Amino acid sequence: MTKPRDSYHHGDLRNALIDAAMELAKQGGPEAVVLREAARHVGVSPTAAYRHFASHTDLMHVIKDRALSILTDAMEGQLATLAQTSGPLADAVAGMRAIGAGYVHFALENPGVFRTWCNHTPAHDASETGDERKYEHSRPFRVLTEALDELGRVGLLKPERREGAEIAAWAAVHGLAILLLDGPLTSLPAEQKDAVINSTLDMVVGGICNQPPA
Amino acid sequence: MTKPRDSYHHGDLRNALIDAAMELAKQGGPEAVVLREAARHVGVSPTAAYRHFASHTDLMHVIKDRALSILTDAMEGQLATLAQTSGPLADAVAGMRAIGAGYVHFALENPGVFRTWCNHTPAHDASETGDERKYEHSRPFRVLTEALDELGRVGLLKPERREGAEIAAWAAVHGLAILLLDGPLTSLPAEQKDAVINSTLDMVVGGICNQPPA
DNA sequence: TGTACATCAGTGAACGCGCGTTCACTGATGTAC
DNA sequence: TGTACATCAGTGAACGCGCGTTCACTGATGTAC
Repeated sequence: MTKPRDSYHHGDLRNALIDAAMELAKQGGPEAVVLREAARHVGVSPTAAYRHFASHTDLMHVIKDRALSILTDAMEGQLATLAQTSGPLADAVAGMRAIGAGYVHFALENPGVFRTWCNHTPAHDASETGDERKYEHSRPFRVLTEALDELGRVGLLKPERREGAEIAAWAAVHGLAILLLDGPLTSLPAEQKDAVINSTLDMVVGGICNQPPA
Repeated sequence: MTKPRDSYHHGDLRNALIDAAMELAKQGGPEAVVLREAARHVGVSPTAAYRHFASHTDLMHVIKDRALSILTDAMEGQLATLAQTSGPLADAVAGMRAIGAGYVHFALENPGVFRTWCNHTPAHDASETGDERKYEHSRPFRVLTEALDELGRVGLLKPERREGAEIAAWAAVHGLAILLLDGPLTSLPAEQKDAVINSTLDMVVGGICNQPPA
């Protein structure tokens, strides 16, 4: 941190500030994203940040967007890892489980980023109705939708149970992440965490599909 | 607020401060629980609070405990409302659903209290291992355990699927509450929220029990 | 190619805010004799 | 029953903290001629 600059002008201060702020988010979650601290890390006066961001809120939006894309990358990566075909039914189920497990593991391994993403401050303008639209078009949501579509295609998810499946699945996995991260399950040993993740995914897959997975 | 006191001594300042702080929590969540503000509401100097609480953290603990008991009361109340027998199987399922729905509805109707309860600051001493023990003995957890035991008794929940069932169910319902409260589903109209709650409970019951409920 | 000048991207000091907390204090209460 | 005095429960002013943000500024950059 606080590396001396080569010149008076930084050259890429905006991105440097974003990087510094992301680092803060990684280590301390959204509350740690402090404009003055980011400037300090870059070795620049707090005022300088205002050449590149209208306000702290503005910076925060950028950081949250970035957190979201990191999360999505992780989930897609997790999904890409498998794709070994062991029959279309098993593959579809495995895909669904990989997404869920990827989500929870990401949260556990990157608590700061995860919290930064999902801490939707309830203060965000009441004028922003239609939020769920944006939600449906976000990348992690699409990943989930595709996995569910695949379950439908192979016949494990009947059309009449299709609606609301995204949200039910997301809720389970999201809630579990929070219970494990900030909640009363924080201090569970790792293997027990995995057990809990598995049994939750059993519930999700079993509750969404027509027949149990195996 | 700021009612003038009858005497120099308040008489029950501790409880008055707790009540004021609870009101702040109700209206603004945990961040709104500010010692100075509570004192202001009671009409007392900030210093006076230190006769009754060691610190802000100390007050906060009391408030969180109270939030928990309000939540549990609401859940138990919800559960007591039904209990109309329409066969043991249907009753067991209805009980389970009532608990889940009660939880989510409580969160939606009392966002401040709910957030105050579940905002486990990750800063709570790392020395506090064995948190999950306390968790298992908390009242809402017991309510859930009993509902699952009942599902087992009537034969809807096989013993080998019993373990981890509390956490999976809780995770789903907790995650849903958060998605609806702070997350991207905040601005969903009420009836769509109910639909989402129902389909999530379908998933939970279907995923935990051997056979679909109805 | 060199120079004048507008524009851009920083600096440094300061502001106001509200918080948790502490200090030396004073008014009220209750108990011993 | 009245009084002396310890104790208790408040007051009011102040501290330090770190934040987001603004001010008047200056050094660096780039463009027109």
